[in-house]
Amino acid sequence: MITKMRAKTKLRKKPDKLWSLDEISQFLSQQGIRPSFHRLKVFEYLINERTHPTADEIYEVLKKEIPAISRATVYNNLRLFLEKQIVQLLNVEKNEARYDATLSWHGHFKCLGCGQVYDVGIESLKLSWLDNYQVLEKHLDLKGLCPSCRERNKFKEQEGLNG
Amino acid sequence: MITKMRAKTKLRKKPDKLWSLDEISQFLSQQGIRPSFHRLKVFEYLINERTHPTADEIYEVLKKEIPAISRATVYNNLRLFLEKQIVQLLNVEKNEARYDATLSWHGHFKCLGCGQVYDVGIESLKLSWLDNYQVLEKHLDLKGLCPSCRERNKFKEQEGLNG
DNA sequence: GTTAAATATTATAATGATTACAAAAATGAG
DNA sequence: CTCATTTTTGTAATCATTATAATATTTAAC
Repeated sequence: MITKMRAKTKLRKKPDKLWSLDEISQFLSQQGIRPSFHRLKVFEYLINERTHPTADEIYEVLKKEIPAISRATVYNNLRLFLEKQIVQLLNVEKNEARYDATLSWHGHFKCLGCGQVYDVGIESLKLSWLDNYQVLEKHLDLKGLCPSCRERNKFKEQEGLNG
Repeated sequence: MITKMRAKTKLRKKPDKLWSLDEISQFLSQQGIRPSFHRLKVFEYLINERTHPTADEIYEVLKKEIPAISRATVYNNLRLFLEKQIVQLLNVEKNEARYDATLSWHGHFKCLGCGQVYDVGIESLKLSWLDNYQVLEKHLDLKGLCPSCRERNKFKEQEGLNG
């Protein structure tokens, strides 16, 4: 039963194959970005983990492997990736900039219980008027509770229904 | 021709009737919020102007009429309105919290030229999976150029197409 | 491979929006 | 009116991010 649900709900899907540093290096070069080591590692984290991390999460993780890395380096490189438009910035939550290396059109769901950000597929979206407007960015951001956090909070949820 | 286009594109629609302070006072009381004077004025600005202002924009405007008002008061009351869920917070842009007293489901378009935020009607939205997720907030945020800023930038736009 | 020029990284200071705090003012109940 | 509660004020503190200047690394030319 649970297994079935899990199969239906595609959470945090990791890519089928992880990118090697060589592939990332090639990719960055193609985009006119010099593939320095720290830069490669920041992009590697984004593209292979796909957890929509904050700058600080990336910093904390990379610091374990590269103790000399500086927080500013992470910020600098994320800013560069945004300028070169190979990653997008998520403002799901105020004061919590997150980064996503997947650029195809999809939405995001942030669980207010566990803090995770999930990708959401968008089948269709129809807006009532936008003629003559030039749309350069689209963001669909949802917030709420994921199934497991919802389960954990069931009591409160039922309380809410009554009171 | 232009008139026709304007008629079709409903920008920044002001409400048909403006709310009086009395009506706002009643409304806040209904919501369990004591209608202090500064509080009324902050809500009045949100509900009658509907420009999705930042806290600072509200502060700057109200200061003209109420020189003694404090920036903290504006922030305090906006926070209260959010807690009581009579306004929503917009994170269209990082480090630019905006407030909206319209709670019905609609999107937002921020013009990167003039900075204005327009309401966007949503006719339909279909997500590919969200069973068992409890959605508490939905935000659709667009960015780009509004028709007049687009016109002003036409040269650059055409340059972009060629280069 | 050396050297010079350009770029990247580092550590730290600065910024800016927002929040916290404590004192003063305003409001409401009795 | 008087006391208790709430609101407002002004300022200090916070926190994520950016700016800065010095150092290190990389690249290209020779």
